[in-house]
Amino acid sequence: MRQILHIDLDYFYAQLEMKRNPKLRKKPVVVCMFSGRSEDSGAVATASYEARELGIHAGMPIIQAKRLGKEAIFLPADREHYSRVSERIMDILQEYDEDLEQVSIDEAYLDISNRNPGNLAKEIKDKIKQQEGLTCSIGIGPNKLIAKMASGTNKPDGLTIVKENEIRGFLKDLPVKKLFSVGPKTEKELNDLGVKTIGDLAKFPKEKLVQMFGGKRGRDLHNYANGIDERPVEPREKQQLSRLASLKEDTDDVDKVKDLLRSLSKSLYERTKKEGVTFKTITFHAIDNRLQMYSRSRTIDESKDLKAIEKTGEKLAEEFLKENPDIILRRIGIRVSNLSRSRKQKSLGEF
DNA sequence: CGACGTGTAAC
DNA sequence: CCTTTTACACGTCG
Repeated sequence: MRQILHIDLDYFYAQLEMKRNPKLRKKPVVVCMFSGRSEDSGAVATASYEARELGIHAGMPIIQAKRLGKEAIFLPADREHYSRVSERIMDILQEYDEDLEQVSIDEAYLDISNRNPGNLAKEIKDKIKQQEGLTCSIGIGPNKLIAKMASGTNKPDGLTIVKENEIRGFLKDLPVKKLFSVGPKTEKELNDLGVKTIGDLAKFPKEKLVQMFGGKRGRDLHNYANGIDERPVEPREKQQLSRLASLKEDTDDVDKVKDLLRSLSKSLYERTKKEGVTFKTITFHAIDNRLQMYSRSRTIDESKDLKAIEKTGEKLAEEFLKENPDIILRRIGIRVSNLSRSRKQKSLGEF
């Protein structure tokens, strides 16, 4: 029987800001991604629990958050700092399972089969507290799905263990939206079928789900609702790297688009160097003033050069704007994919 | 089958 | 009013 541990750093960005400035402790702290197009444009990245009590949540427009809580403290996200701390924490976790699966900057899975889950989880929490002064929430279960959902049930600073025979009861009465992989669209589709809880979904005919959502998705929904998840814990290879930003103002001017695209390309190139990857596919991304998304991509001979990103990106942008003269752009992005580890990457030690 | 474009989801 | 970054499924086309 597998034992999987999921760890989630609590309100990560806001907690780090409180650690950097202890005067912020116990205050409503809102870490923001300012887009730069106007004073308060942008979205909330993370809200402290005190800010959440004011109704402020991640993903919310900053302007709206300010209406809810004038008194809250709004800080710009310092992602470089957060990344550095995250790396140190992932290093700690790797000592417990070298095949750690990092899911995001503040989340990871460990396969802890054949160990004492409770003791191990407490040890990990203590170590992160002691070395970084941070709290986290941990969930443990027979698979990744249950571990992940368990870590979310008791926050912050939680520890939740769900045993095999408890899975059904754990899931049964939760709204479908709470099931991992069910977002707003799927929730709506399921609700329209009268499927409100995960228990309802578990009983729903599998063939109908497959018919509605497609083979893989239909099966996943059925299995997840029944607490079944065979996905292994495995280190993730980066599949793609990208940079996205808002234009200062909406535009269809090729030159304005190209200017921003150049700076995004440069930043993306630096990232490919740091990761030590080569790429074959370059994608230009566009989001128009009605928030409709588009992409144009091209596959080239394997490359690691800035020029390849810049030139291909510009061509794709030009073509896109020429084909769509009526579209007004709001945000653009550049992405590389089809990645390979480049031969001679500087080892971390040389850095 | 690979390349390309879109949609959904998670953080 | 609406950020950033990543993953992956699926349909289509040649």
